[in-house]
Amino acid sequence: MAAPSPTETRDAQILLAVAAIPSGRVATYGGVALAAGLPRQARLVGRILSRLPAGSTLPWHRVVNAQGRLSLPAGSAERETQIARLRDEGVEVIGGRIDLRRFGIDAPAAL
DNA sequence: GATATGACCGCAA
DNA sequence: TTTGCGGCCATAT
Repeated sequence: MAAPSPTETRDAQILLAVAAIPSGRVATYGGVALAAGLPRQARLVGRILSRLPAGSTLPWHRVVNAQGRLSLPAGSAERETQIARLRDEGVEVIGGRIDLRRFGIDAPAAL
């Protein structure tokens, strides 16, 4: 087998980490990168999601920035889709913001 | 090869 | 709360 390129290994790890986010929870870019074994590589996560092909079953909508805010620009269909899907999973999105204390992947189940 | 940009992060003021 | 700075990697020009 041909040796996998470092880049392909990284994006694959990130894709797996994003797919591992449970429904009703959200993860930060840095958190996903860390879960993928790539600390400080938050930008890699953003790069993968931005280049994510349509038709992907990846729950990219569960990935938000460290401030609990949606990174997509306001007025974008993707942004509305992300909010709608998160709310459908039980995540409260207020003003484009999410309480990571409650819905963060590392947040307690009850509060 | 170098520069600029990007769905980012953390800290400091 | 916002802004600025440095750090990290890949892509486009």
